[in-house]
Amino acid sequence: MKKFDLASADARSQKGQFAKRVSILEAAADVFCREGFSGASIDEIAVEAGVSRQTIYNHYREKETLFMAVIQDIMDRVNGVLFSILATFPERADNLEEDLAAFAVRLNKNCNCNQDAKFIQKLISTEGNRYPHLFQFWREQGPGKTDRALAALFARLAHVAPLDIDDFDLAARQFIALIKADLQMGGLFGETPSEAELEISARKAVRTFLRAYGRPAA
Amino acid sequence: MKKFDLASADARSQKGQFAKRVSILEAAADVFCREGFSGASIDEIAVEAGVSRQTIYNHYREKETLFMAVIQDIMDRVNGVLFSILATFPERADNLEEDLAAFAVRLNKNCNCNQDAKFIQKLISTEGNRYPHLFQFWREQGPGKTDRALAALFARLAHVAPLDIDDFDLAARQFIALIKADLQMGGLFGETPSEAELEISARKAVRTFLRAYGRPAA
DNA sequence: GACGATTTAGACAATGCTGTCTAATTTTAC
DNA sequence: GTAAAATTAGACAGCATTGTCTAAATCGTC
Repeated sequence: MKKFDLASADARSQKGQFAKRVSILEAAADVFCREGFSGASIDEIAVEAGVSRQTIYNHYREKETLFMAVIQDIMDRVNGVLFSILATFPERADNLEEDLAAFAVRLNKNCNCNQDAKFIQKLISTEGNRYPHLFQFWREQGPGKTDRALAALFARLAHVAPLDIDDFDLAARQFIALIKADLQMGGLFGETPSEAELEISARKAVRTFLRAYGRPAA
Repeated sequence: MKKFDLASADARSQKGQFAKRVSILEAAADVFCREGFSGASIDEIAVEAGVSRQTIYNHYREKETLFMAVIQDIMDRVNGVLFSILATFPERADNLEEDLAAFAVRLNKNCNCNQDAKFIQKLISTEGNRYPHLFQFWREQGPGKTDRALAALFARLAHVAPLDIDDFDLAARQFIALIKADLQMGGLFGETPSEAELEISARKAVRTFLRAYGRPAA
């Protein structure tokens, strides 16, 4: 309801075909995510985008083309955000626990509670088998890259901080697993945790992580 | 292809309507999981079950009834297995690391790599929004109960083992998160890890868990 | 071997969706 | 203001699906 009003307002108020492409992509993401590929109807997307059905067929030749465009679009955005977050990984050891917890909050907020991230996760899990190459692409660009990049960051951090890590890849995977521990269940559907919950959860995760990998040294 | 042969062989060889009900439920789970609710066609299910379409309509009045029956059926099985696994949680401290790792392997194998478990997870994520009460039910009976039960088991274990746990619920959630750390990605679609991979992964998880929560004592 | 219940194959109407087409209308650019 | 490009509403064929119905075939049981 609300989404529809906003989207159609967008399409009508803004000018040019670019605005319509955006509006269509947003509406399509919404409907595909809600109904799955086969459940989503072009008409529904058209209404939600505030656009005529023919316009959709003009921009994206067929349903499958539109679907691919949606995935590509969301994936690009998610990846952009992801790497901007990774760039904020702590480099000093002064406030290790606090810095790591803040980093964990950023990661969770932007890569798990994010609308885009939830979309991509659901779409991958729903339609991943139908489009193996798409799935493969996401896998390499998303979790694959994150884990490796995070491992490298931990390796760098270990030079200046009292960390006793022998397998950095493992530590990175476990770090991610720990900070997602509390959000796993709620994340499967709509629930979005509050800022406070995110912080508490991150702090607990980091505390456990440091108990496992931190050296008592100073 | 293979599934079809097996299922129809079942339906034809075995006797009575009970066998057909089972055959239909299995085929329906398969197709619903592969295609989603709207993508799945009754005809496809009928063929895969080796049964006529009318028979399905005789047993389950309509598509939605069948869908509910599938969920209910799988959920019952998964829950049964789950609690039988929980009953094997270690009670002694002799071989803590090995026992916990073996327990983790059992849990992962039966509750994550399991066909049923994968089905239920995908179906919940795909159709959870369409059937909120179903989703709620799964949430309470599944992860909700597991976490609490596991917390109680850790509490009991802490009496006899050198464990320094102050929040048992948290420890339980983190234990589960850690033992799933390596399987997260592959689990989203078809990949099933080998026995050896499961063991290595579990061992690493338990090792980290004990580094965080184990006392050097004993 | 026969009777009652179940199952089957197939036809069937109703519905909804995709993707195309057209003719009218609006927007954009100059 | 005008001409070209984009958008719209609507009709349309083709197709798949759901759920019903019927008459024949098969099965379980006595």
